Amino acid sequence: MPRKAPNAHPAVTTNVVVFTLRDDRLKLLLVRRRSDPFRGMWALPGGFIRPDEDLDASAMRELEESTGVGGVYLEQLFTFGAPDRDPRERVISVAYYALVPSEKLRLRTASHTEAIGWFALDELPELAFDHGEMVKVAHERLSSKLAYSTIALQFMPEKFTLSELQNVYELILNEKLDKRNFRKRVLSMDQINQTHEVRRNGSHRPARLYRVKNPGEVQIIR
Amino acid sequence: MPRKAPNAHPAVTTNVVVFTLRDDRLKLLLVRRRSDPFRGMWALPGGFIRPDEDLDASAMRELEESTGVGGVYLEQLFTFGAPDRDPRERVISVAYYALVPSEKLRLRTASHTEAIGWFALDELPELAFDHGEMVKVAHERLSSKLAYSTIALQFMPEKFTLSELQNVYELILNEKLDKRNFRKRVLSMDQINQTHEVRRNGSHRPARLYRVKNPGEVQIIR
DNA sequence: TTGCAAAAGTGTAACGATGACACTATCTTG
DNA sequence: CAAGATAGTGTCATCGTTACACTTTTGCAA
Repeated sequence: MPRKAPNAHPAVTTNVVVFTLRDDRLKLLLVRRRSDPFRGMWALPGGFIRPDEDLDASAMRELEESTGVGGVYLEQLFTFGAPDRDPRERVISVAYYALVPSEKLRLRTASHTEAIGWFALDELPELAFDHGEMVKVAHERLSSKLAYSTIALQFMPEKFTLSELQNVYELILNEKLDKRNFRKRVLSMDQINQTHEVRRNGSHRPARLYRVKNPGEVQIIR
Repeated sequence: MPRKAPNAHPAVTTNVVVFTLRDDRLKLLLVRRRSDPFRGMWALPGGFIRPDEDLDASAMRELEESTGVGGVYLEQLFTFGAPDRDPRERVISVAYYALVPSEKLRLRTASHTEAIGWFALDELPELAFDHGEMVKVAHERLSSKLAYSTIALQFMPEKFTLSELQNVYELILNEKLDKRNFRKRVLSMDQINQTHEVRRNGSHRPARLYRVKNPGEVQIIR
């Protein structure tokens, strides 16, 4: 373990708040700490940046190591650097947040180790370090970006119904939206295309499927 | 000078994009580098964080050391960490931006050393490192915050006219605004008070003076 | 003293965006 | 074929935004 020298460089880590939608809940990924400090507590995935690794690359690597998922939306959030946020030594942490479509997950997650889990945002355990603060900032950023960008589309699978998309908005904002107004709004963004397919899903009228026009791109609107 | 060891911690610095308004221009503070790399080039003020110093405190200290001004608006902007952004060693830089009312400056600035200067945003020299990118991001953030916060008030002296305030918006956004609509808008924010004083300023009608209701606070509006 | 220049200050109408609101269509199942 | 369940659709009122022009007050010079 590194010692704390008077003028040593601080350690630098990245942490990632990984959001996904599962079981009709907005959830995020936590890992259980195997060592002190905070041994046994839940924390955000993360770790030291490597010598020749960009910050974004470091966050993406942490994400892939914990979820097995790559190529998803990732954005720098805020850098946390209170001198005592890690009791061992000075650690500066660059926090990111990521949005993962639930379909991408089914494969791995909780497979290579049990010390990992998905938690509903409103039922989080107490988190190690200042990770609770990171989660709060991430959720605020995500909520406010819904209003002026197409970021919600990052959660969608290749084909989806408008009801499913509305559900995504409702879960993140934690409020019900008007169906007609919602449809007007997302269609006027001009970022999704109707397909010719429908989805049959129970004993009722089938729903039209849509597709994202520019997957991977988040447009600023308004 | 520190050597680059394979798994050493990176250096961490803060840099500050210091904005002010002078001579009817949006300007920012640059310092001339005294040593390599980029010796002789202009750069943003900044330096290493100290072992027991919060990130905000470090940025504020850099700001005070370069301008002699304290207690102004300061906000974390973005963290830059490309592996090769400093040719000597790995350096992670947490960028901030600050807004300084021009009146606060008159005292110092360019007094304790000549290697410092105010440059109009649209006439910047080429900057060292990736500081040009930091400036770009800072200006974008500032411009967009004008639309949904009271941040512009941070530039104002204790008493000011509405025309002066409008001028601040116009300089930052780099476009002319409608006088009547502008006044309706800033008055509806309910963040400035009319005083009983006026300012006489040439051979024309004197202007009413206003005062910020909550100096030091930036409100999110809309 | 008067009138000219120069900035301060003021209101209204058109337009577009947003929000509230209810019924019909289509499918499955019993 | 009736009942239940979700998909899908349009209009009107309200509010905020934008465009737009003239009067007021002062200092200065003729």
